[in-house]
Amino acid sequence: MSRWPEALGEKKVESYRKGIEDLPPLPNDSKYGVITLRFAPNPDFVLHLGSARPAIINYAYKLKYEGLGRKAKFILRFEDTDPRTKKPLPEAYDAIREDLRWLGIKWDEEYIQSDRLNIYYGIAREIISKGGAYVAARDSGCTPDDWKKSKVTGQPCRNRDADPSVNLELFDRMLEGRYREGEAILVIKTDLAHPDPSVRDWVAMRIIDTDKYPHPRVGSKYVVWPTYNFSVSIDDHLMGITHILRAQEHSVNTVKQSFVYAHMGWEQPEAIHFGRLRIVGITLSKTRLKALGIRWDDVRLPTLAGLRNRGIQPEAIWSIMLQVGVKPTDATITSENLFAENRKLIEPRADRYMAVIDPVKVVIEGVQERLTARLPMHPSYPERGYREIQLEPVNGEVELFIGRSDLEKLSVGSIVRLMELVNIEITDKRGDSAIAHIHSKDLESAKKVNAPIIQWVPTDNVPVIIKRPEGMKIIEDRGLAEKAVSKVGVSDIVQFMRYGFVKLIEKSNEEIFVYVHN
RNA sequence: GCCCCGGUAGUAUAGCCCGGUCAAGUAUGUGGGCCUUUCGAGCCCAUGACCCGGGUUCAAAUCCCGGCCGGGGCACCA
Repeated sequence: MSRWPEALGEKKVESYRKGIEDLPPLPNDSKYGVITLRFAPNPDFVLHLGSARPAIINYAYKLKYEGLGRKAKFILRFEDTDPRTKKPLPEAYDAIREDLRWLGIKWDEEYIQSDRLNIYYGIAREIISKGGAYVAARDSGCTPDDWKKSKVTGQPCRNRDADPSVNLELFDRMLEGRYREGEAILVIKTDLAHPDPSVRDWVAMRIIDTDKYPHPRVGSKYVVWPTYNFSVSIDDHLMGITHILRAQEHSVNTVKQSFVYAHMGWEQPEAIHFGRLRIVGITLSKTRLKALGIRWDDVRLPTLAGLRNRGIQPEAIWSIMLQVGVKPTDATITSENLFAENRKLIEPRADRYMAVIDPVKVVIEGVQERLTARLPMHPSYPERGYREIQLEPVNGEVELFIGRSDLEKLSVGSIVRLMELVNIEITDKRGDSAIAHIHSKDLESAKKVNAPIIQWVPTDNVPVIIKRPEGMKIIEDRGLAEKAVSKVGVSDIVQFMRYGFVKLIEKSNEEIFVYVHN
């Protein structure tokens, strides 16, 4: 099989049905008519292994409940409310959608927060009217700086208990653009005695100078922007989210958000927090990945785009995520774990070919007749067919190539089997080549003398380059492959025997591959 | 400094809520064997863990307390 179709959601669901069914039930699941879940990325970068976890876990729960005959919904929401310090990347919206499709995730509804500012303004007014929020502004008798100081000591800021109409007016002034950055904020009333100072009266809206920091989607249209906790509280409610599965870094946010729900008389969704996912030796920090300054789909990166290019199958990522589950503890996985899952998927599909790295010549002397090798495309599936390689002796000699590392293990007198061809005995060895003669032909004779079996490449061959990511370096293995490799299509994954799985990325003078794993 | 969460084999996970069936299951890794014309796959065997100390109890991985260790959050990032 040279190509396989894009894995679709249904197929993935089928292969992971068991893992999805085994997910522990969500709290109070019987209380809700439609189990509603969401994935809410910030489009300031593409998805990576860390951000794929909430996407997959939330979607898996949708599938789990649908599988149970319940109604369930999955919502995609872009959280792009900070054009200043987490400026959205215009291309990231589509890139994230593509990442999700690649994972086989389908969303029932999509929202973009930068389209919803008027909704947040409306709710802000309601909360202010109910006395649940107030404005600290340059000219309100309590500047944002005063507010900050008083809150540390647990003291109320002067506006805190002013009449809602006063705060409504101040809020309107914010919207009218009367204040500059840092001059006014809308604050949610919480509990000034709360032991965690960050929970005490927190900022719901602030001014961002969008002339200076235009938003990629809405430009300079708005200057008053909601903070994360404010917009999330509102959206989760309005979108009918019943369960939120997110990383434990958000656990305090659940507490903070509870005050919005209390002020509005809304019921707060159930929140489940899982631990961090770490990969040995690989950073999952968006900031650090961006700082590398390389394309986000580079095969060295743990971005979904990078992994996709690297030849990792989406099902392997699903499998890892379902294995890790929703425990509150941190999970440290290795790339070996991911590769092991991926190997299960690609091993049956990858055709086998012979290639030698750093080729050295072997001259077989005294060959009387044509040598023929008949190689199966996949030893476990003979029905996929065979190919033949014929070697015609010239003046009683046949030349071919083997890998330098194999040659180094041989010395004069060594017997080695050339896979599917003949067994040879080394009669002379120089630095870069060897002379040999045919020792015997069949496999049994090779086994009798414990001859190693190695792959080889005839003089009629194709040059190959394999780019092997190692940490942040890419090592180029150069070599030769049997001619049949030229029939491999771009993005196909094959196995070079005794070397590893490789994915063809480019055909030019050489066939250029990326190393997937062994 | 303050607040929150957690600690089962190398790694990941099950069990912990509702204590006994757990001398702890599974996967991956590792070691060995079989098979195979790959150092891939498959099959078989082996290896290896309840953070520490107290308490409750006839009985604790499971409940309680303390310690230690790890992670996260911390105030106009999401």
